Amino acid sequence: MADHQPSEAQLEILQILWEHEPATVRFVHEVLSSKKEVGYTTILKQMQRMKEKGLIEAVSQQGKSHEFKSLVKENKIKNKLFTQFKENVFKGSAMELVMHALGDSKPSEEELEQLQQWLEAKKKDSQS
Amino acid sequence: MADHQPSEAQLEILQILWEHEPATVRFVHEVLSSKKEVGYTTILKQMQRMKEKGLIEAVSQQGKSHEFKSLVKENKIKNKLFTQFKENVFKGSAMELVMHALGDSKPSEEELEQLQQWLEAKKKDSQS
DNA sequence: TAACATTTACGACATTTGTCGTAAAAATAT
DNA sequence: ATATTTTTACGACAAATGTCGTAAATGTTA
Repeated sequence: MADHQPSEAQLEILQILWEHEPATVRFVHEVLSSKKEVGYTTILKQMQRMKEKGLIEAVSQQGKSHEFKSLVKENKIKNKLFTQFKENVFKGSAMELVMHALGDSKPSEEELEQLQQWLEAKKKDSQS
Repeated sequence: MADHQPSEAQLEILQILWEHEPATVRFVHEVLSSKKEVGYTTILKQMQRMKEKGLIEAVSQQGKSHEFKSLVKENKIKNKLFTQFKENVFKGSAMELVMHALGDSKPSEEELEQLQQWLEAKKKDSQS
């Protein structure tokens, strides 16, 4: 199946697709251009490679430029990347990573609440 | 300064150095060999590249094989990698990442406690 | 339909990476 | 002092990446 992974540049493109699907090369290029200088054909090429990898698919209609949509689930990809990162950098310890993450985060009330709730749930869990 | 970053294979080597510094190529190779098949010269080459990048330094002594020690702080590197990962994959949202991480972690009592404490502190913070 | 514009397909190129092989240099053992 | 073993230095290679340029294909417009 999706045995291929997106490179960094490809992930950027995927993120755009996940939000506005399907999208043309032009659209993706425009979005990215607002963040950094990058040629149109660079994006095009990248998207062609993504197609080869099976990350995205072209949904063409006659007389129109190709539109692409992702073939991989945002969650799935992020999970995979997350797991790998956790392994590579934190020797597999999610908690170590979490503590690291919390270090420089500025959580909102809402997020704190969310965390609190998660914690409560976990505590109950471990008691039973 | 340390404008170079370790690749994945290089990070593996760094992790070993961070735990047993200084270490010879042979030592590093032995440690890694227990995890996967990899040639001695592969590690050697990698470590030479790391030296070029300024990630490690050779501390040689006459009549002995080179010993290497890292020139970069574990925390600094991890922070950098973490920040990048956060940007690339979670659009900069540490909390999103945290919630993701918590999703598949099995925290110990101790860790839960640690988290709880962090939370308390934060709550107090946001009240003032 | 002819000219212009946009899209697409390809190829190219420099870097980085992971991986070795080989040979030279150095250290050790006999 | 030699033969043997280890270490080190280099070079090589394929694959992946980020980046474009150019040209061919397709569409659009006057």
